[in-house]
Amino acid sequence: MEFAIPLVSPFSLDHTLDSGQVFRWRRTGEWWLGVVSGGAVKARQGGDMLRCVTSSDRLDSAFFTSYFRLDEDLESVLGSISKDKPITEAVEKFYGLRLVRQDRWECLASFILATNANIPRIKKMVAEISARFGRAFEFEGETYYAFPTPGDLAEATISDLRSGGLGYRAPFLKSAATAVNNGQVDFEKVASLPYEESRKLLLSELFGKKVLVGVGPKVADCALLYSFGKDEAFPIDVWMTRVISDSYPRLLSKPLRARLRRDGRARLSAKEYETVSRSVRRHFGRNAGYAQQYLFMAAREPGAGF
DNA sequence: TAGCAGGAAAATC
DNA sequence: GATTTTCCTGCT
Repeated sequence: MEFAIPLVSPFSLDHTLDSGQVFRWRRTGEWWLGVVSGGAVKARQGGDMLRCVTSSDRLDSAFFTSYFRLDEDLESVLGSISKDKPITEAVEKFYGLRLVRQDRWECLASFILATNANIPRIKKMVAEISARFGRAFEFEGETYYAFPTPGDLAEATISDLRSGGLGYRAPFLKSAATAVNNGQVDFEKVASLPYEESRKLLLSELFGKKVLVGVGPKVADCALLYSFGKDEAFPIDVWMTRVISDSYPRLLSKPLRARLRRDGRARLSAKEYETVSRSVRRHFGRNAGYAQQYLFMAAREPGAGF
């Protein structure tokens, strides 16, 4: 179907789809082409309208209003995080960038694959498992593949997944798919809890044994921010570690600050991650996740100095 | 070409 | 309990 959504609150389709949150969108000329919720969509922004052509009546205006969170007041969110110069500059530069409300399983699975990989590589892995294990469908004469369901991947063998270029991530993905498929992981329950507890649940810290192998602090924060609506989640990868070290050294303990200065590629231990996370969330407040996304964009800008 | 980039788990101190 | 090593592949 074809429709246009009037944009009443600031929005930048380019910044939003280019910010490393989503892995199934690509730019083709003036259009962005995406596979979302088992269907395909072509989208382009013109002035204050978002034009869409989709493969299914299910992917309608209401769907994308929710997907891009267009009914939320971005200006007030950005006002709430603009506490200092670095974030204010990032917000000006990437104005209109929004957090996307993704499918929970696709998001969790994608970020399990994202460990030790950059964005092009993550996109490649996600495309590969979709083509191999996802449902095929046609749109405008081309074949597309839905993201595989937990059931699809629970049935796949680890060696099939490995040969899709996933490497050591293959068993993690299969075990997560199995756990979700079995109902061992209750997404509704995760969504209903406040941030701190929802995180503990994903990390299996509320029970004895680890359910989601391959899901550590960073992956959990990505899933919570991008698909569970936990806007205070603040995923910290190596890029964010560099931004914090560079622009927010006072949020770090003295020894950690010194270590990060010595080694620009140092990684945080689990304990340090928790400490830094608390510190940045206290600084940016309930919309810290938006701050993270804007600072991530700024860090990845050519010329950011990293 | 060898070396680098990049989170979580396992191994080891 | 904290630090180090291993797990992979694409890119340069």
